Amino acid sequence: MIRVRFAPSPTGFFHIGSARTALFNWLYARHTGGTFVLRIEDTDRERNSEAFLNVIYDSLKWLGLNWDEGPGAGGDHGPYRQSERDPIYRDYIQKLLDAGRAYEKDGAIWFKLIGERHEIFDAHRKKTVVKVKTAPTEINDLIRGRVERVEDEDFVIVRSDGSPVFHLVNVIDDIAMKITHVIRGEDHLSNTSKHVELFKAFGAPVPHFAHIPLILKQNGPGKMSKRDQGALVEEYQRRGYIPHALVNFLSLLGWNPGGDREIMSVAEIIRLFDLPGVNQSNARFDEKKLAHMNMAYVLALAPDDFVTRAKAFFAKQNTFSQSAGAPDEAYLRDVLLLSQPKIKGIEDLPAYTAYFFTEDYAIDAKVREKTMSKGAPKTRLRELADVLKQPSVDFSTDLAIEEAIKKLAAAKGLGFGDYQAVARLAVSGTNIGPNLTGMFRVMGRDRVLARMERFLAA
RNA sequence: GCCCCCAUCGUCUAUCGGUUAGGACGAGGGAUUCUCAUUCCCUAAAGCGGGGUUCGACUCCCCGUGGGGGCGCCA
Repeated sequence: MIRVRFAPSPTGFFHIGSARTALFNWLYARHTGGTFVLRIEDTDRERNSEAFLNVIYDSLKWLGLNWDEGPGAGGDHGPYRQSERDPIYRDYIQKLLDAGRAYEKDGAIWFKLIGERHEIFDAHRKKTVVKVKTAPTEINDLIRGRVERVEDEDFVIVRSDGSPVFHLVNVIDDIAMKITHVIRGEDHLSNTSKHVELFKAFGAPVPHFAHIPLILKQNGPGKMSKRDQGALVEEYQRRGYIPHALVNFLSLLGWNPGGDREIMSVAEIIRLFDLPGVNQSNARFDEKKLAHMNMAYVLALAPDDFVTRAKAFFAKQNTFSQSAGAPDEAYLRDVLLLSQPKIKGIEDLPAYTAYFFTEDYAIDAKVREKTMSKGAPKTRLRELADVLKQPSVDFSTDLAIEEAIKKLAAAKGLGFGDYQAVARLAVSGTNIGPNLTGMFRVMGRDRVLARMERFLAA
């Protein structure tokens, strides 16, 4: 039975790199029918915060990465917060002490390597250190292959203030929680030799390791960090991204299903995901590609789903708080569905639809200049308003409106386009928007005519 | 400084010794369309360098170079 874990520490915002590590663990668990454990590594009392912890829970849930064991989910290997596992650590530390594999020095407890010892001056760190002659530690990594590294210095496992360090608790918990596969970022690869030595010292089986490549910042050198542009998961949540788009994008950063497929359902990703498909080289984060995927998902959303998400976004943004108040539900729905095929993301919606909800919309000066400079736009608008005024023009379907305009254009020896631009400018103040006829239908005859008359009078 | 990992278009990647080196994002051009988008078509764009191994290397090996990571009483 495969057991994997995601072990974040709540010392900062939840970023893309952590999310991808969580995702790969989750995918592997789901692919193999294994168990996904969430463990909170909150041993750093100074930097931990409950607020950051909630961000982690929130982001994981938003991404749909549900955990089978962990805080809020229960499980037989708890507690799942390291701050609550101290008695367990004490037991394990005592085992090491009893076995002669740990000793006290300067008030701290050190892990003892086996081998011949001698002192040497380390010029780089500018201090004298004790080196231990040891055999190389062998790591069989599912992604890197066989990696050898020499661990040649004893290291601290319990600080002088009594708190155990990361390397120790990480290994103890993996043993106690019966973790079979450790899937984590490559930044841990060099530390893995410490962990392997600890597993051996405890007489525990060494889990399989899979060190996944890192995500590099999109501009400049180095790996992505919390401070980088677009690095935070909550930012995409706030901007109304479709979580599935982020999952899809992240899954393809450092993994490929073979072949050319890119847009995949979660079920399909789970079915195809496996460790041998994970790349060995670091990947650069590309916001543009993510945005493109998000657009594809927005376009594909079922109408009800789209409306629900859009409304939630509007509510969070307080879009209607300053204006005349919340619009009519049915009207809002019509506006949203009219806009869905045209936008690149939910976040574009408020600006894209603003003129639907206020009579106080601005007329874009540049567009006005361009539109009013050719032909006889005011005459055209006058003609159009006079036609739309007639009750015989059915305003309930796009087609009827379109036919009325086309009929007018034909009678004048003109085309639809000769009326479109000026009508759009008058009614929306811009040259960007949904289909004109759909716009008219949704706004309704009275509002459309009123706007046209106001524009003609100005 | 020492140790570890990595190396195909600008970016994400396919290729598991023999291909016109393919796809996607982005870029440029075009078509469709009532604007703007979408969609569709086209174009430009890559095997880091040097040695080997082999009939034949992007692919295997070595050395450089470059990039990344680690070397805390942080995680």
